[in-house]
Amino acid sequence: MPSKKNGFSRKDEILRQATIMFRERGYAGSSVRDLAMLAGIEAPSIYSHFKSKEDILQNICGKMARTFTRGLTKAEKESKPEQRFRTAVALHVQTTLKYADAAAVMWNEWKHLGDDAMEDFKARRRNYEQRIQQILIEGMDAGIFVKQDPIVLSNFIFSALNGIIFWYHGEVTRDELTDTINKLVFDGIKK
Amino acid sequence: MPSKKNGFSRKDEILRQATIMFRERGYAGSSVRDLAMLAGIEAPSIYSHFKSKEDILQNICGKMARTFTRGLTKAEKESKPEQRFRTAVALHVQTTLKYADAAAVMWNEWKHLGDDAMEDFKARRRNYEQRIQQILIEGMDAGIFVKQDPIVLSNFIFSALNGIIFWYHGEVTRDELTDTINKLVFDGIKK
DNA sequence: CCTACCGATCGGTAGG
DNA sequence: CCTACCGATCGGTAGG
Repeated sequence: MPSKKNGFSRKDEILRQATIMFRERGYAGSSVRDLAMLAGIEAPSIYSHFKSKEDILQNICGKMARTFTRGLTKAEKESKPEQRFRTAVALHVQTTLKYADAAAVMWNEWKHLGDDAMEDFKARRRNYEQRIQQILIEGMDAGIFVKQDPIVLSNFIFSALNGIIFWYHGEVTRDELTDTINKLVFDGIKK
Repeated sequence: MPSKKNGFSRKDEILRQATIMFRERGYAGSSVRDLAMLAGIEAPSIYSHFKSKEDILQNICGKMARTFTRGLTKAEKESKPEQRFRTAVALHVQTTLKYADAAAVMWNEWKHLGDDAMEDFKARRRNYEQRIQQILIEGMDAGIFVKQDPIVLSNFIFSALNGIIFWYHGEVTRDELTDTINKLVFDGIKK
């Protein structure tokens, strides 16, 4: 029975602690030694589970990126553009809230990825953005969305959604938040 | 004539290079040695101008925070809540675009400020947020803004505005961007 | 997963 | 603003 306690392996525990630490201090400000201590092992033992410090970051960013993409794929199954977009927004918010630490690490620390991993990450992000923009364009063509630059539109809205992790600390419930945000995105603040 | 060439002192040059470097690599990922090299001096000479590496970050964050506050103070002079808010949004966007590097450093690296400077920064930010929320509340009372939690409203909108630095690379002109954003914030994406 | 250890680099000081 | 230098800490390897 190889290293599974309560269903969590030592590797999982390292990843969990790394996610918290990278969020609090940043990737460059986090040391392998401190991470090892939090995971309850000696520093060199980290390298039994990961090839390098950067390998840990790749793991966090990769897993998170795939989760966002899965949500979008689900949203695309809706039949109408408006509902596709509403679902995409709602799932993006839900994923962000559920994995707040990992999402924050991904958005703040992806620039510390090595060349290959960074290219991979950028390609994934570009794919996500283009699929969002596709939905917006379909909505514009159907006459239900304002005609604006879809790149500006998608970036503006999704940076607002990603910003949630920086300020949301339970002021309202998650469902209320998702609801308020959908209203704001679709109708703005004007009464 | 103490160290002014073309109106820029060596201290200004260090700050300029530090802003670029902190944005690209993050504060913790930037070394005093590399910064000195870019500024054209030896590493220890940095300490003739700044008490510490953190002192440089304080300088960048402090100056940037004061610039945002000045914009808000100007916006508050408008007579009606709607115009106060529109002006606050426009000036926030303009300041963000004009000082993109410094704004990015402030939002990404403030967590590396020391205890006193961090308290100071948080107090300034809280003040800014509360004054924005005050405008929103006045607009709601005047019946021109939707009744929603002003904390959620202001945070959502301003994180969208701050997000601009992460994606805007001249897709549309600055004036078009400010205009599109004002439309989105006030009327949403629905046609 | 540990002990022992390495070369490199870090922020910063002394003294001029 | 420079030369010379310091103690601390960094990511990572060897070998078991």
